[in-house]
Amino acid sequence: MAERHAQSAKAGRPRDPSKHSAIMHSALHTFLERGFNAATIEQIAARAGVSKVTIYNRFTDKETLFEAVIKEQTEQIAEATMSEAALKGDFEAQLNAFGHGLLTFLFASDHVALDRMLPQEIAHLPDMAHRFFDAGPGQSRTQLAALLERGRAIGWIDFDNAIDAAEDLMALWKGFADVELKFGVRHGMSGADINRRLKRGTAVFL
Amino acid sequence: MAERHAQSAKAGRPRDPSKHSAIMHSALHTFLERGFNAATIEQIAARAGVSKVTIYNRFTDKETLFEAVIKEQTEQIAEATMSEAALKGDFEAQLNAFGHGLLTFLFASDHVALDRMLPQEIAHLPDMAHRFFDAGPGQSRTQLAALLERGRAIGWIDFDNAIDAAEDLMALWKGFADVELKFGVRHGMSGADINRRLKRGTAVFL
DNA sequence: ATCATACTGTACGGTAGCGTTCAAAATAAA
DNA sequence: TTTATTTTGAACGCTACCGTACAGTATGAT
Repeated sequence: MAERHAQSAKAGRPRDPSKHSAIMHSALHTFLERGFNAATIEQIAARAGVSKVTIYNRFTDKETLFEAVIKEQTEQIAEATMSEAALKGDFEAQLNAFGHGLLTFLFASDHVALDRMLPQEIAHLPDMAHRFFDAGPGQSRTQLAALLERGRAIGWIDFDNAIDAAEDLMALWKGFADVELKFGVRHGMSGADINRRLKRGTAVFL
Repeated sequence: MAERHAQSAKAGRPRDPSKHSAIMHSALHTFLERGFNAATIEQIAARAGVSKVTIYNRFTDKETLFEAVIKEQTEQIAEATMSEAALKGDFEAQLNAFGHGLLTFLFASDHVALDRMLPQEIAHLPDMAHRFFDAGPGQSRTQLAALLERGRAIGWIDFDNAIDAAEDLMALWKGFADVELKFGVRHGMSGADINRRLKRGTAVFL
């Protein structure tokens, strides 16, 4: 048997790794803009600066590509909410930090588009829907509930059920803004807008 | 000039009015289930018990049909929220009645499906999006704000801004349930569930 | 009875888009 | 340099579906 490198380097021209990310990025935004059906493989290929055949080389299917894109987003959401763990200062500061991170993420135009497109397109894929919910809204809820629980331990607040409390607070933070963004009645939230919503939400909650 | 009835009765076989509603109903549910692109005219025709040609006789286009369906829904939403005006009893009872009507409507499976499909499909039709928002969420907000204003006049509650207060209360009432329904993590809300959400929301709000 | 229109079923043309094939060029390892 | 593999562009078959045409039948007004 011939000696081989650890990462079995096959002979022949190697794949260009940059094309993978180009395809994923292009596919994500094309799907976000047009939805699954209206988005065409040729559009995605053109936007990625790649040949259509290259896409079919790496993904068996349009649907497989779509699922890969969603899976990637699911993982990135999980990471994004994780990063809120960097919490310092007193409890109110922690709460505000968490809320600020959450709203900034939720109100970003990419996420708004995702939230507009995804539910419709994966209605027939219950597994993906569950996984996405768990990684996204579900995880946020769990994390916020844990944070609030710590607040209760200190005596800052009181409530019956941490999960319910987390839902209430998230709902207050979001308010109507998510609906307005989803329907395009509003086109973005400034930093000031976010801070206003945060303050109001927290105040009403306490 | 020949005498004529008030409603100019044209000669020839008259249109069967029942077919119009059959088409609209079938189209609504097919669009809700499949989305605009995946829904086919033949499916809609079959479901309505009607020939494909009959549909093209009355609607120039697939898109025209879609817009007619959405327009009808927009009008029905406006009416539905109006009917909450039948308010009796003390203020808390009125608030609960309003909230109950609202949540029952929002959590109905048809409305959940509409809220899943519509934002994606009309993202490129800003006019329709605005009209739908105004007739739906916007109108609910306005009505609830008016109701809360009356509550303030009585001295039941106090707040700076009635619109903001209405948003807060609606957000608390909905909580996470709308998200769960939209992603199919939950499949319906019982009357008891609705009452629980209502009580909690109102309590936290006060 | 006649006429005008509605409705149906089938068939059709046209188009868009998926996924494949093929030959040629590019790229790196052996 | 040879060899294995990727990438590309163009062409292709295939299917699905839109919207139309047509011929025949149903239905009601005159």
